[in-house]
Parts: sequence; structure tokens; C-alpha cells
Amino acid sequence: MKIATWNVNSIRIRLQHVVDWLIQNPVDVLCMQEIKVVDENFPRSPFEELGYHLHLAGQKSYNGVAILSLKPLQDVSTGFSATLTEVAPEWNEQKRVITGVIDGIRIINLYVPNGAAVGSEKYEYKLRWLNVLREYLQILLASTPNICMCGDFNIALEAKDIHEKVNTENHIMASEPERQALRDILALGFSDAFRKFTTEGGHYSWWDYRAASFRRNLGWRIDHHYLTPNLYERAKSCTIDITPRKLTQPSDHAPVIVEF
Amino acid sequence: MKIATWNVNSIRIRLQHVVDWLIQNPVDVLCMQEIKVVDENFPRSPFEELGYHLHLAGQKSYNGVAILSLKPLQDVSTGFSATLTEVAPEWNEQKRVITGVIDGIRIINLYVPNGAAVGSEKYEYKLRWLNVLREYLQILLASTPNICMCGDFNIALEAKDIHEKVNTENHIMASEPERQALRDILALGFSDAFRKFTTEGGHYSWWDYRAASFRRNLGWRIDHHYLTPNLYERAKSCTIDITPRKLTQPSDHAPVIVEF
DNA sequence: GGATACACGG
DNA sequence: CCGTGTATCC
Repeated sequence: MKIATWNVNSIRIRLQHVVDWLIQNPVDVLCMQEIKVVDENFPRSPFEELGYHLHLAGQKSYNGVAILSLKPLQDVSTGFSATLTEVAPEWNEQKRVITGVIDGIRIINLYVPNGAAVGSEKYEYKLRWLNVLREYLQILLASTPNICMCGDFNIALEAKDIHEKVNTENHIMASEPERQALRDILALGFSDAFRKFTTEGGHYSWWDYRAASFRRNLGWRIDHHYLTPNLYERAKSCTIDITPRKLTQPSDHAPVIVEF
Repeated sequence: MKIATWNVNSIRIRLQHVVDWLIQNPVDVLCMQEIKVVDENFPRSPFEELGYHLHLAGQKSYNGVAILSLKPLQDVSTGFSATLTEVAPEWNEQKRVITGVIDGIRIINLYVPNGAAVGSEKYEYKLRWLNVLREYLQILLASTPNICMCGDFNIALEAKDIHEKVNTENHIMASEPERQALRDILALGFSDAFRKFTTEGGHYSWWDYRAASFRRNLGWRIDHHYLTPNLYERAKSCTIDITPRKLTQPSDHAPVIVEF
């Protein structure tokens, strides 16, 4: 089974890229982030024609996540509230979470807040969001211990996940509080699928549109598959496919694929 | 000598269409309207490489007129104030007028206000603008009696200049006050070059982008060459070239060409 | 730098 | 329907 995660930065703009990629890479599950469209306007048919079932948590303009899967998912829910019944409903307004179960594996597709700048209001929101996520995961783990949690985490955990032309100190996506919040989540029992197979740095999943970052390979590895122990053992590969990032009008992110 | 008028609806968007058209139709003079760009950002070189001299009266976002000519123009001025020294300077804010002389012929390139809806503030502005234009022309006629006044007049003078799917009564571009204001201008001694050669209706220079107007030929003839008697006598042809309107991402107007 | 929405002019 | 700007987000 292959599961991919890809921040597509607008599914309507990227439709052809994503369809073409799926034809070349017929993964079992595709988790998308930043679809930037309400469910009614999601371009369903091109994906349904490829045999995918669609599970959407869309929103106008911003955010929005979707899971496409060849087999339909079971036990699908969106947002934190479906699981974390005591959480404030505001945590569901931004569409950043969708989950479902396939072959006994719970897939959790996340679009972690970007956080703007360290110390900003959005940064505080990101840290609080990660804390809510941790509580959410604790509950899910109790019922479905096999979890593939993937998506755009907007956090690079190690120096080798970031190109060297940036001052990482107190940089958004690299600050210690963000990293610690993510480590606290991983401590629930998740491991980075990519690092099972690749230890060296210089592998990235996101390159800023500005300053010709991709051409100069000034990237960040911020899109991840985090696996619970059983799945981590079973993982056979985890790769980043940078080919779609080379197309015209690309997403700023590349897809990351894990295989079991 | 061939003189063309074309409302290009943004020269930056239409650059390739206009360049291609000039290569196929190497007119001596091209009068453009709605260039929608300040002079500093006008794409000069593609036209200069074709041998054209550029005379610009551009503005940000809206309006803007330009004359391109193989021979440089003499006595170029923009706006009403250069000639009508007593007019309020507000009449020069919207860039709708540019003029110059070539081979003893004064070319006046106009973008007449659209007028929005009959009775609106913009409509009153259009009528007052036409009145100022008349005073302006009176002065120019005294020094240069041979005038080719062309451009987007946003007025169709006769029923046969308008398709029949529209109720012309009190319609913008066809209302009696607009037509009378234009007739008052033509009474200074101008004649419609197009009507020297073609008397039947059904020839249009503008089709609304909406409602598939071009496909259904629901057009208006609102782009004109008005000539003083000597030039009118010398006119050999006046045609509308609808081919660029068939391209993808076309201007809503077609070029009109007069030949002496 | 590239995506979104919205307002305005036509 | 098709341009142009502005603002917001990343």
C-alpha cells in the first residue's frame, strides 16, 4: 500500500498536475492540503474517473484538506471535535484535519498552521493547535493503534532538514517551541518514515516560490509521514518526488510517498 | 496611408495580439485605446522593433491612449488642456485624448467615456466630456483643417449600427442625448469614413464579452474614423478586421482601418 | 512569488 | 466575461 501526502496549494489551479501525477503514481491514498475550495466546488470527477473515493474537508480561500483513496475509508471524521468532544468548536473552523480508516490503518491528514512569524498571534495559535492535536491523537490511539499521520506540518525538526542559506534561530518552522510541540506529539509513539531510509540532509519537500528557491535547492523538509511502531516496522520506502515541482505553475510543495 | 484604431483593453495582456496584427497589417498609424498602463510600463520595444514611434498618454488601471506611427508625429499633445487652455485641469486627469500631425494630417485619438447607464453620474460626465471635445475640436480645426479623428466613441449613431437583440431606447451608447452630442461634433465638418463605403447594417466593431455576443454576432459599431471633407474625399477604404476578435483572450473590440 | 477574494470599470 | 487594483496568507 502506498500513501502520499501533498500540499497542492489550490486543487483547482493544480488539478491537471495532480491528475497527471496520480496516473503516473497510482497510490492507494493521497492526502492533500491547502485545497482552498469548499466541498461543493471540489473537482470530483477527474479523480472519480481514476477510481478514487473522495473525503473532503474544504473551506473557501484558505486551508482545506482531502483524502482520496482507491478503497473507501471507514470511520471518516473532520476537525478535532468529532473525537475531542470537549474542545472549543472554534478549533474546527479552519479545515486542517481529516481522518479515516483503511485496512485497519488510521490515516490522519493534517495541515498544521504556518504560524507567520515567531511571537506573532498566528504563532501562538500554531502552538496551541499542536497542543490540541496531541490531545486528539491520544484519544484516537486508544481505539486505532496503527496510525499514519501525514501532511504539511510546517515544522522542520532538524538542521539537516533545512537548507543552509537561512538563519534557523527563531525562524518560523524551526523555532524550539514549535519543534518541542511536535516532539511532544511524536512521543505518543510516532516515528518519521522518511528517516527510516534516509539519514543524510539535503532532502526537502517545500521550496518558497520566491528567490528561485527551487532552482537553488533552498528547501525545507516540512511534509511528513509519522507512523506508529507497527507501521514503522512495515514501512518499505519513503520518498519525496520532486518532479511535479519542476513543472510550470507548480505547487510550492512536492509529494511525499510512504509504502508498506 | 493606412490609419487603424483599436481599443485593445490592456496593452500588456494584448501585446502579442497587437504585435502579430501589425506584422500582418503594417499600418502607418495605429491608435489604441484602453492601454491601461502608465507610460513607464508600456511595452515599447516590440513596437519599436517593428519601426514604430510611440506617443503615449497612459494611466494606471483605466483608460490610456497611444498613437504608434512609422513616421514620428509632429505637434503631439495629450488631453484637452494643451489646446483648450481655459478648460478646468480635471478634464486631463483621465487619459482619453492624444493628438499629433503626420503629413499635414492631424490624427486625434479618442477614448470617449462609456457612461455606465443613462442618467448616471458617469453618463452626465460623458455628455459634458463630449461638449468639451467639441470646443477642443473647434480650436484644432482652425490650425489644422485636415483631421482624422478616430477611436472608441462608445456611441452608435444609427439603429443599423447595433444588433437587433437589444432594446436601444435609452440604452447607453445609443441614447438620444449621446447621439445628439456626437452629431453636434460631427457638424463641425466630420464624416464617417466607414459609411462612405458601406451602407448596410450588421457591421460591428465591439461585442460584449458576456453572453457569447461575438459568436452570435450581437455587436455594436462604436469605433469610428471621422474625417474632415478633404480627407473624406481622399478615403479609399474603411474596414473592420474581425479576425483578432476570434483569437483566444481577445480584446472585446476589433480594429478599424481607413486608407487614403 | 503565487494563490485567494473582493471591488470597480467596462 | 474580462480586465485592473487592493488585501491577505503562506
